[in-house]
Parts: sequence; C-alpha cells; structure tokens
Amino acid sequence: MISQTEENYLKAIYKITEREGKSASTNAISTAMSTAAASVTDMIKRLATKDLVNYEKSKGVTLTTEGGRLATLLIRKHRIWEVFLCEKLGYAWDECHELAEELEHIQDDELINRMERYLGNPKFDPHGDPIPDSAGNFAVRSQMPLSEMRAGECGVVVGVQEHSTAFLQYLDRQMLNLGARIEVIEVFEFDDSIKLKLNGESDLIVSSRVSQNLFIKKI
Amino acid sequence: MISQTEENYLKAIYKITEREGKSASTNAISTAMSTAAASVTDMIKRLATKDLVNYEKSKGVTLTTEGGRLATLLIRKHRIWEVFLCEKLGYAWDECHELAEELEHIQDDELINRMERYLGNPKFDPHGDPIPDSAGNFAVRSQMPLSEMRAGECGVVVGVQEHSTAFLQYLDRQMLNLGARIEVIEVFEFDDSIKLKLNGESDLIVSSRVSQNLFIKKI
DNA sequence: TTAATATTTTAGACTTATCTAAAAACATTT
DNA sequence: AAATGTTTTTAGATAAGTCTAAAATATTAA
Repeated sequence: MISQTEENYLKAIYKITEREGKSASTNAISTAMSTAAASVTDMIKRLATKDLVNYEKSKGVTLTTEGGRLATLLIRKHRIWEVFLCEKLGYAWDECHELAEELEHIQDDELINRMERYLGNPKFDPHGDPIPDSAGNFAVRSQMPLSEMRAGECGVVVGVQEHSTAFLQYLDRQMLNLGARIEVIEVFEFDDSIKLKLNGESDLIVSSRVSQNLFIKKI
Repeated sequence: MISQTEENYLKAIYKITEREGKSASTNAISTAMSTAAASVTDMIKRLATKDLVNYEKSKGVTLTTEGGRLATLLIRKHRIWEVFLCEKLGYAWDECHELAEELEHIQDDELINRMERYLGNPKFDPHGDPIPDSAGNFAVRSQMPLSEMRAGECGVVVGVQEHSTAFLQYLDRQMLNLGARIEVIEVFEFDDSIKLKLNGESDLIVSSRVSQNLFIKKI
C-alpha cells in the first residue's frame, strides 16, 4: 500500500524530472513539496526500499518503471476529476486544481474508469493538458506557443503552459478560453506583443508573457 | 483541522448513540472501528480536548453540538456521494458504500453543495436513507417495516434497515428495489412470511427476516 | 587547489495513530 | 461482602511523517 504523502512525492518527482530532463535533486523536491530537505531524504529512502525510485546518495532521484506508472495514474485521476469539476459542477478552470489534488488520491481504478466513460472519454483536461489512458499513454497534441506564430496564421487555443490562478483568470476575462479561435493580425517586434482577432470578432493585444504561455493548434 | 481518523470515530460514536439511545461505550466504539480498546481511549481523550465529545472516565462518550454537526455533515457527504455513484456511474446499491466511505472525507463544503444541486437535490440515498440538508436537518419519511403491514395494504419500498451486501443483492434479484410497488396478499402466521404482489404483476413470498428489514411507505 | 558557499545527509526529537500487556475500575454472582 | 469476570484505562512500544540543528559532501570561485 502506498500513502497519500508517498503519492505526492512521486508526482513531484515525476514533474521535476519531466521539466528538467534529469534526475530530481533533494532541494528541488523539497521546494516542490514545501518540506524540509531532511524530510525529503527520509522519504526518498522509503520510496527506494519500495522500488519506486532509483536513488544514490547525493545524486538525485528518478522514478522506476513502477514509480512512473503510479505517477502517471495520479495525473490521469487528477485530470479526469478536473474535467468533472469544470464540466459537470461548473467550477472555473482556476478553481478545480486544488480539489482535484485531493480527489486524485481516492484509491479505486474502477471508479476513475467509470468516471472517464461518464465524461465521454475526454482526451484533455480543462487546461488542455492531455489525460493519459488507463495504460498510461498520453494523447499527443500538435501545438505551439502563440509566441511562435506569424502574422496571418490562424489557430485554436488548446492549452496553457502556466497554470497560475492569475493567468487563468486573465484568460477568462479576455475570453481566451480553450477552443477560442484566433488569428494573428500583427506581431510587434518592439516588445513581442501580439495583436489577435478573437473568434473572428474582437481585436485583442496580448503581451509576450501571455503568448509564451498559451498553446495554439494551427488550422 | 480534523483528521480522517477522527472523523471516522465521530461517525461511529454518532451511529452507536443513535442506535443504543445512550452514550457510546469504549468497547462498542472499539468493535465498530476494529481497533483496540486502548486506542479508543486515546482517541476519546483527543476528541475531548477538541470539544467534540463529552467524556468522563469509564462513563462512555456522547457527541457535543459541534461533534454532532460534523458527524451529520459526514453522513450528508456519504449519502450524496452514494447517489452520484449509483445514479451517474451505475454502481449497484451494495457497491457504493465502501467508495463513499473514502469520498466522504473530501474536505470541501462547496463541493458537496454543488454535487447536491447537480444531482437534483435528492432527499434520500440509494438505500432510502435520508440525506441531511446543509444545516443538518434530516427529511422525515413516514415508513414502517413490511413486517407490520396487514393483508390488503399497499405501499412503496422506500428503504432498508439492514445494509449488508447479501441482503441488498437478494433484493436486487427479487426486483424489490427502491420505488417498487407492493401489495400484501397474505401473512402466514406460521413463520411470519408474507406473500406480496410486486408492481401489480408477479407474486412473491418473503421471509420475516426480509420483511423486518424492508421499509415501506403506505399508499 | 584551497576557501567559501551551497546542497545533502545524519541525528535526535515531536505528533498521530496504532498496538500489547498489565493495572485499575466497575459489575455480577454466589 | 467477597470472589469472579468484564470493561476501561494506563504504560510503554512502534511506524509514518514531519521538524531543527549539526555534520558531511559537492560545487563554485578566487
């Protein structure tokens, strides 16, 4: 049996190794988990005895196959719950994360599979992040940051890089939701801000900070 | 903050005091929780320092107002989750209990209120047990055990006394589900078994064990 | 390459929730 | 009322998860 805390560590290690492309350092984990570095060392040892991580003193950790499988399952649960919270209960996309953090620890594979079916087998969560299937495979999505698009190109908003509440609420206010159609009108070299036409209607200028964090699928 | 374990103790104490009509003994709690009596004593002390139970050495415990409020909220969450699992995810009424035991500990009042609305403000769970409202008030249901009905009387199945898997599966096989219409054809004094007409169609004989555990609302 | 700095690990302690075994308190029966 | 039996509490241990402070190990800079 694996505890909720152990699961959270696995997920943190998964995210760090994904992001950094190398083993997760004690410090990085301690930052991610908001715990003392000493606690991380303790937990790493525990996870190593359970064969969920590969660990060598002072070398950082990586997930084993089984550790990776569990982390992926957690992400699957998290994202399926997020879809439920947003689509069925009407939560905003910046509100559902915390609740999903709790719900993802419910131990029942059958439940999450039924949930997935009930929701119509969604492939992406409300932030556009892919939902792994029960075997752990992620759907691939052809996407690019808005910042890499040229004037005249068209696309659909399919996801976000940054997940902060502030950013998500900003997007909501600008109507830049998942599925919004955009056309790049002009790129201002001066500050890399971009002028868009939104859903064929209104015009909008977004900063480079925004364009770097918004994923678009070209059409 | 209250832990999952503490919540489970509160619920156990609530059920015992309801059932017995008096304070819950250490032994009764230890049986209900499947823990050693010594652990119960420890926990009772902890709950007492949090003012969730009234406790005097060797006198058993009762819930304080706040303890009762929390226990009722747990029951509310449990039953709302059960409705969701059965109605939306297609779980059978004997399958949903265990999962609801886990889900009821999700800490978010807003969530359960949204869930309730999403489910159409149900007043009873899949076993016919009343769902307390957010203020802790239970709907009252005029019901009687089938065993107290006389030949010729008609009613609707509205709940069960016993919640065992075996009993619920038996009822499923006999089509004696919540909402089923029954008419008492004959009561056999010999063994108190009862002959019914089910939904105006088929005839059925049930034992006294069954009739004592099935709640009917007369019509 | 040594000194300064940063990271990681060890050591020891605390809390929660559990256990067993023994002692104390309460209840029952003769 | 004493003896027996049951229930409850105390005492002492254990495991998970956390902490702080100090020691050990890496890394970076002079």
